[in-house]
Amino acid sequence: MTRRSNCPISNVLDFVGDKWSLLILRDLIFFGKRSYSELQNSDERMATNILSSRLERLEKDGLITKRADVNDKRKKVYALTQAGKDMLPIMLEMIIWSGKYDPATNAPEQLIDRAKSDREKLISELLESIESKHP
Amino acid sequence: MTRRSNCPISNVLDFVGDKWSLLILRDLIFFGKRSYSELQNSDERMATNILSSRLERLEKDGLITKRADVNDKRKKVYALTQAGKDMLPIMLEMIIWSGKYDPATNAPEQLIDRAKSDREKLISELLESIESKHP
DNA sequence: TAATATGCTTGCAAAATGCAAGCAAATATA
DNA sequence: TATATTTGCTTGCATTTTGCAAGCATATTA
Repeated sequence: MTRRSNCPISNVLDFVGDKWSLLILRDLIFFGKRSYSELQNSDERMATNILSSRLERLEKDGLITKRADVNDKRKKVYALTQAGKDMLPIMLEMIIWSGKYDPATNAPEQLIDRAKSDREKLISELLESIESKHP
Repeated sequence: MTRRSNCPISNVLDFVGDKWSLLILRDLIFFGKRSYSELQNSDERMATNILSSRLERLEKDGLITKRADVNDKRKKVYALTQAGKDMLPIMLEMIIWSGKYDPATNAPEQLIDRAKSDREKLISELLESIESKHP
C-alpha cells in the first residue's frame, strides 16, 4: 500500500495491515513452512490468487525472500528477511491478547506464558528453529 | 469479520486486521481523541463512511464504547474498553519495528526507547493519561 | 510414457473501499 | 428570534480488492 503518513503504526499497517500477510509470516515462523503449497494449507484456507499476490508484495517490501529449490526445480523456497523476523514481537503481543480475550484460542498455555515472561528467550528460540530449517 | 480459525494471531486480525481499525485505537490512546470529528482529522484522512462503519464494528466487538456527550448533545464520546486498551502492546511493537526500518518515521526517539526498555511504565502512563481525559 | 505434483495465472462475481454530496439535530451567532 | 454553523453521521455511485473455480506449464514420480 502507498504510504499514508509517517506514523509508525500506520507504516506497519501499510505493509501488513490486511487479513493475510501476517498469517503468511506466522506460517514461516511458527510452523516452519517454506513452500507455496505448504502456505496454501493453513487452517484459514487463503485463496491461491491472494496468496500469490501477497507473497509478491511481501517480497517487494523486503519482508520475505523467494529462491529456487535446489532439490526440486518445481519448488520455490520462501524465507523471512530480518525485517520479516522482526514482526515476531508484534505477533507475540497478539498471542497474549487472544490468550486474555479468546476463550477458544488454540494457543498453547505455555506459549502464552512464555510470551509474557520469557519473551527474549522465546524469540531467539523461535528464530533459531527457523535457521535449522533453512540450512 | 467472521472467525477464520482458532489461531490467536488470526483471531486478532479478525478484529483489527485492516488498514483503519488500529489507527482509530491509536488516536484514542496516543492523541486523546474522543469525538467523531477529531477521529476524522487524522493524518491518514479516513473516509467518513469507513470511519462510521469501523466505529460501529469496534463497538460491536467490544473494543470501544460510545456514549452521548453530556455537555453537547450533538456529540458522542468514544472511549476504549479494557480489551481495546490491551491492544496497546501490539502498537508499541509496531512503533519499535518502524523505529528500526522506517527512516522517515515521526515516532519520537524517546517513545521508541521507552517502548523497548521501559514498556510497563510507558503502558501505564499512556493509559492513565486517557483516564484523565475521561473523567 | 503417463500420471501427478507444484506454483502459479486467468476470468468472473461479490464484497469492500473511497469519494462527494447531502441531511437532521443541536448549538452558536447576529 | 432567525440564521448560520457544527456535529455525526447516511446515501449513491465508481473503483478497487477479494474470493471462487478452473486452467496451465514445467518438473518429478510411477
